[in-house]
Amino acid sequence: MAKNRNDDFVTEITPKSEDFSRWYTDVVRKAELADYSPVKGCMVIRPYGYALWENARDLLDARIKATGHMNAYFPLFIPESLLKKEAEHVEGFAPEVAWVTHGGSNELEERLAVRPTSEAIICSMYSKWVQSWRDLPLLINQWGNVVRWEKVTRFFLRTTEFLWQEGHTAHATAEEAQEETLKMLGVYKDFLEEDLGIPVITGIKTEKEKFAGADRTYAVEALMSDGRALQAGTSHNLGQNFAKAFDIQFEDKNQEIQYAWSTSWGMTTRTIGALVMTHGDDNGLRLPPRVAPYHVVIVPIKAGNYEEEVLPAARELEELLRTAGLRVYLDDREEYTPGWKYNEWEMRGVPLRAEIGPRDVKNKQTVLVRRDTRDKTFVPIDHVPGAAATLLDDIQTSMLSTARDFMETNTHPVKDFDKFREIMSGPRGFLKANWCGDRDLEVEIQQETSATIRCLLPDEEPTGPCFYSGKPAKHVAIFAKAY
RNA sequence: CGGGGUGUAGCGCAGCCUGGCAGCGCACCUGCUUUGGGAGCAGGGGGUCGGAGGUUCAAAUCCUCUCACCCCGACCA
Repeated sequence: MAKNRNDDFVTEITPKSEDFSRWYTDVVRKAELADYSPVKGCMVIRPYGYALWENARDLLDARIKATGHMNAYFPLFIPESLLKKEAEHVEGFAPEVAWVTHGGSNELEERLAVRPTSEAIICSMYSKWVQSWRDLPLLINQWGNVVRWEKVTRFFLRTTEFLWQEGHTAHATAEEAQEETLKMLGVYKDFLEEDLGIPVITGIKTEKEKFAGADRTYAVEALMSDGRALQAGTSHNLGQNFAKAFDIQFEDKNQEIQYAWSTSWGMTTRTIGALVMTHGDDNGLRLPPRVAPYHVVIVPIKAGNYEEEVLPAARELEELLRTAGLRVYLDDREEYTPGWKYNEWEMRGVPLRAEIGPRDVKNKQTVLVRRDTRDKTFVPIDHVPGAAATLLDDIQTSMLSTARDFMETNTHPVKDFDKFREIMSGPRGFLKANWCGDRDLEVEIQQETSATIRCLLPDEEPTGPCFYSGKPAKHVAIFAKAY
């Protein structure tokens, strides 16, 4: 009977297997992460979704600061002349830039771009701030919003305006810039895996896929549960391209004038989408404890001496958990039954639920239920903070390992194109193959299978010929259909 | 930007073909009984049918234009 009722509930969210896109949209809306807005292509991030973003943001911010960076804030608007200084850069972004042409009713002498990214305005400032080798490295990060006029949008994954952080650094040597680029790639990997429970592959982008204006682009690529890849963060070594375009010069220790070497790296609200698609199931969200808006939701059972005993005990439990440093929500709404609340909070992904009713009050215990496995444990009240912390740690690590198992079983070594096509038209996933490096063939494969090279693995040597051309392979590549 | 689809109550939809009282489920409000896996009964409120124009005695329904959103491509984080 209970099972049937639960099945009824599930019909509110389209099952993942039936229609993944719809499942995703249903979860985002039902869990109140975001809603459509009156502005085309722009979404409203609702409080629950924003709390999730804030937690993720704070954890990443701490990692960025721990590696020596400071936050700053640069303007939203970029004069057209500045944006045009780096040729490849402007060409890459031109199709999706929003322009401000009027101030009030007066037409502006020079159009202002609403930043699609801030290299231009930040580098123009760096040229003022950098004079000497002593001014380097310059390690600055910015949290903000950017606008890219996208034709097709989807909650979190692609919206016209999105939130992100963008780091911009300048260095005295190519080696330092490269070290920085890889260091931040590592920061992203650690953040995604340890804090969000999203396992990733790191690698370098091909010429075709790299950032407009970069020498080299590195990326962290995650595998969503529908077998499509999602780029969850990028780190660019910009070489001296922007330094030359924006005149960032300094006098080195040998009294010679040099152009600086710069990097930029970014991570966006898109990671929230990755979180949903990596961990969610047919009952809704599953949130890793480190970023969950609530670690524990307490559901008091209205029965027996509810007002006199159960509710006060629930409040004490709330206080106990809060004092232990956990994010707690006591759901004492009287208009919903316990069963309704169980389903509601499971749908919203709260990692741990504490049930407390007359029986528990009598036995001085509570029932802790995990969202990920639905396992129940009876825990004496005094032991609850410790037990909850242990369970939350376990949920965090087991979510990562479940996701990692999925990624590994869906990473397919491929030796020939027939196999490649077969997997791409079936379960998809990451396809790992020897690659000759020919850009035209990369386009050809994309046209035929819609798979692109997500990244090349710099640490792996190809052990045979290119799977597609049969020519000698230069790289090991990861192919996938990307978001 | 190309192909396909959908706009009717907060959400999900029926009604449209064949023009004639704007409906259903959930949600919401009031009351009572309930509450350990989405409670029951009774009563109630909420709509310029995406928008504009046209045909008609009469338009959610037919015609024209338009806007928005969704899905699949191409492009991107």
